[in-house]
Amino acid sequence: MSALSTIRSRPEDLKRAIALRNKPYPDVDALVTLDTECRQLAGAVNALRAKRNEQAHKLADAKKAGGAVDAAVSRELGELRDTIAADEAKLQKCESERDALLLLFPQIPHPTVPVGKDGTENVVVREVPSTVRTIPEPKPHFVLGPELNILDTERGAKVSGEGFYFLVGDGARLEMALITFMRETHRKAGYTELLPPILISSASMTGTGQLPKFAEDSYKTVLDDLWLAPTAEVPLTNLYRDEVLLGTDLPLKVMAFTPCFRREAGGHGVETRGIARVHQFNKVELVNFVHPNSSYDQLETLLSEAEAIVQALGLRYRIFNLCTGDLPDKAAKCYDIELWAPGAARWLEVSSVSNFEDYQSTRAGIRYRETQAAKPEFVHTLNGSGTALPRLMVAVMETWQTSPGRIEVPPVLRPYLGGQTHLEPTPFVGERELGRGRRGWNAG
RNA sequence: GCUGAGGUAGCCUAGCCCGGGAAGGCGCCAGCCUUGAAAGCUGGUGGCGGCAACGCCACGGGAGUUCAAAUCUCCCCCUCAGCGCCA
Repeated sequence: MSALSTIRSRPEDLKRAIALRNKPYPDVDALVTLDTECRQLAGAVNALRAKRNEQAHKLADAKKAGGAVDAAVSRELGELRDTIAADEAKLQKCESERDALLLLFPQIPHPTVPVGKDGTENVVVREVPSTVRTIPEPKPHFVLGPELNILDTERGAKVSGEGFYFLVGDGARLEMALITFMRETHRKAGYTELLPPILISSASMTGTGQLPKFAEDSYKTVLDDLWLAPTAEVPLTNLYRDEVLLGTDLPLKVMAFTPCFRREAGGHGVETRGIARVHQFNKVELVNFVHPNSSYDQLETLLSEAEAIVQALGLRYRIFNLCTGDLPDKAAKCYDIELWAPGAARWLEVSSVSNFEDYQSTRAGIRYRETQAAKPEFVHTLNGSGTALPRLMVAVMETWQTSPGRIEVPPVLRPYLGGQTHLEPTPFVGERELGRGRRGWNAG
């Protein structure tokens, strides 16, 4: 949603933005017409209510002076009430239609966003090579992981279904090390760490733009109006929903490590092999509440904060400036960071760094006041993955195969793994493994 | 889950029993005063519409009664306390 005032004052800008996005959206003129209608209705209702109030006050004054209530006036006011009620119903219908329509409109892309029809026209900002000497033919994680028994997708599918997995032994420890490494890095960059709720109300899901459009992408609980957070962006951004922040609070930087849940309906095939696309994953998320004047400077800072992670791990990566045709509705500008997975020979999106401007703050009512006497203004919200774990794990496992069948621990992570230099295999457990020529270390 | 007490502007509070233009304080802003500041005094400090004067809306949300609802009735949400259950 762009703010209603933008649509009123600059409908042409919105039209142009929509055209650039190369996707179908509701008609801007229809919205403007609807809005005009609402305002006319509001004016009419307003006048009627003024008349009613004036009469009712006279009646109240008369009664206070000791007189009786005039039956004729009373009846007249009763009729007026019914007229007003009918008009109010029309107004309410008009406004709810307008507001529902408004929620469907995308944010206006920033001038520095390249124009393009779809993802193929995203612009590479930079590509950075790996600093790791990987063996000639590294195995993909979905081969190496099960071989070392640090990743178990079969039992994940048994327990929860397709798209769920277990990390085992040093696999789990590597992920926890990455998480702690990222949390510490971001903390040093000035982030306040939060452990947020991950069951989310519909109001909060609407506030960040997950609803109404992406309801089918999220999991919802059966007995309560609660959704499983698809990203920590939702609780983090809603932290200050319906609040007025102080000008001196900004920029406000918060982060959280949480599991994320996505239905990923319809996403099957080669790309889902392994853990590159799953229903539940962990992520460290960064959210910034920023003064509108500095949100684009802050976007670059945020990008560098996410980039610092992949850089420290020596991974090959590239950064895209998403073109208008690929830009998410809620974003005015968005960078994607992709990691190279040498085993699977694929690029994997591991972080999305966006400036939403006031898209979320208008929906969620997050404002700030420059001074106590000033009017509250909407903040700009930014977020960035810092970063998503499964794809980071994939890139680390595949890149750090410095000897055949072995995974080295990146030096920056060793403090979090007791100084360990390589991941150790986990013993196999159970009779099912015997048939595959595998057996646990304790067997026989 | 049960019982009770609550939810009023950025914050704190009065009004509710007994229906009739939401009072006051704090904080903040401006003006006056002052060499400057503080204190003091005056005014302003929720949203929408309007150039304006002004009008309307807003007392957790929704419905109802009534000429008229912060106030009465019903439903729902949330907070706190006690009890119950529970990792």
